[in-house]
Amino acid sequence: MFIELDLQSETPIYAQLVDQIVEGIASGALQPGDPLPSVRRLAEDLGINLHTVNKSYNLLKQEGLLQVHRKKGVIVQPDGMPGLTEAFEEKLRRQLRSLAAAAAVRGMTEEAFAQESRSVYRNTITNRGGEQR
Amino acid sequence: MFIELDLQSETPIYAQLVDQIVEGIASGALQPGDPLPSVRRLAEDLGINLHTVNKSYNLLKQEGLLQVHRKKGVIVQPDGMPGLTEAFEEKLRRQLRSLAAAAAVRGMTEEAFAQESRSVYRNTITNRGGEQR
Amino acid sequence: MFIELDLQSETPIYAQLVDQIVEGIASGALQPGDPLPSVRRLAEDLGINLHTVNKSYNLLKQEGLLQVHRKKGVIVQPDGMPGLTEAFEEKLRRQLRSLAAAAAVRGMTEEAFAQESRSVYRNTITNRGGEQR
Amino acid sequence: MFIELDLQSETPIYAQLVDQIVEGIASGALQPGDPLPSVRRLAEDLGINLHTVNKSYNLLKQEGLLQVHRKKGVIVQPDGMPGLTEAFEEKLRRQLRSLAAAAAVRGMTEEAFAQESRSVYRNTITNRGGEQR
DNA sequence: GTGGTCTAGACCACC
DNA sequence: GTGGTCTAGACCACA
Repeated sequence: MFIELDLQSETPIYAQLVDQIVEGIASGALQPGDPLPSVRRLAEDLGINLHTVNKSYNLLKQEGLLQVHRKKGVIVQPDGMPGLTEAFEEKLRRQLRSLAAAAAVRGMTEEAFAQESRSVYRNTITNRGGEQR
Repeated sequence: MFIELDLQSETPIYAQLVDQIVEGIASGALQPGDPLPSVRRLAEDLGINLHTVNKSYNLLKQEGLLQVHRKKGVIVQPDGMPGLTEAFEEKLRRQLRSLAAAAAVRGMTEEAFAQESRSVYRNTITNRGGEQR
Repeated sequence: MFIELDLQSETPIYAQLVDQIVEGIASGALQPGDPLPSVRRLAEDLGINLHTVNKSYNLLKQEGLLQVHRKKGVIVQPDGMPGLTEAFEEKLRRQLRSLAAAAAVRGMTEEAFAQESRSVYRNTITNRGGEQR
Repeated sequence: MFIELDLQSETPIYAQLVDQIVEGIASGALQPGDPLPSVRRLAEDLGINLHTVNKSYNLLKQEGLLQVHRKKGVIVQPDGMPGLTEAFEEKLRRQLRSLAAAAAVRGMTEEAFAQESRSVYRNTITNRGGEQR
């Protein structure tokens, strides 16, 4: 599991962390039940504050992607992932709408946009376990 | 051209404004050369701060989607929209990656994701002519 | 709106704050749409850290009892309260079970327990607007 | 006597244990004088730490619900349960207040709340004899 | 050692 | 001025 943060980015660090962990789960690099580093450990490894890591973990916990287990520490949700709620789909659509509009204005066709989405999805989910070609 | 702001959204007002204008251009509701309300006017109509509208207009001007003339006021870029720069594509991919991962984790298939993208694009760009005239 | 914290209590400050605000809403002392003090202001008034207040506000926000409004600041949910979800009822039952068992063991009858619940409910919700008799 | 622990609950394990034992006594599954498993034994059965069980037993002993003998081991208080002290009633009221407010805010009526309390009490205390013998 | 809580003090984006 | 974010450093309950 590789985490890269851009401390200069305008997207907050905790959000980047959330994204990367979600991508890790999506790609299969993080399997259900897998333990995550302790907040302190990860914070130190990444050179950021433990509260920042904590915030990310908590967000993912309340989204149902992580569990805080009394004995095992923080682990990837083992009891089945959240599922496609209406709320999530709405949020997804809202964000896609913004991206689609920006792309369309710059001349990207519907076909190209759909293709790009597909390709990004595939790349994200494909390198399960760390294969890389 | 219809603008709706959600004052309790997490996305800043200026960004919502930018999005809505971009969507207006993408959908054709706003045609190249079309005038936009003056900063003052729009701010009053929407009940928001002058600075906020100004910020949105300036961002769109920087991106090449609007022109700001001292005399004609603000108009939609008449001299051709900006193209698909590498920078834009990179930004697009980065955001799509985050969405794709979140969708994948919740069980959305590649096909469904691509289809959703296509459908959102179509809905965004399709409302041509229905809005204003 | 009167808030009293017990800094020595074992229940965390942020939780006490949450409780008191909920009670304020239940009693009608806080009406939908009413503004709450800014995090800094309330923190100073209560002599606690602004992060602690922030945490309470955020919890209440994600429960749907508060809104963070871009212009009005933090306000009591004006668009209708959350409603009785199954999750809430389950949580309620779980906590009642624990209380009921402790009460029963100490000899409190079913009637007394139900009566106590009713009476506490009434006292909580009754002094709407601050009447007090 | 059946004990179920939720290792990813927010309530600490020792507190869950205390609750379950109290409920066992309330329901009659555990009768005055009945023996409880030794600390070591229960810890092993539940797969938790010795200290945790110990803490629970000690709390219950302090509250007067258990007796700990060097020879007989741990037994349910045979010499009469503690009564309804003012301190207990105060604690009960404080917790009920919090629950009542949360319920009221979500639209639960006084009647429904009292009824829920009564019903939970009854269910808790009613399962007499069905558990163990 | 773990997460949870709290404090103090700082910067920033937004309005 | 507001809330949001981040840091640093501390204590505690839990296991």
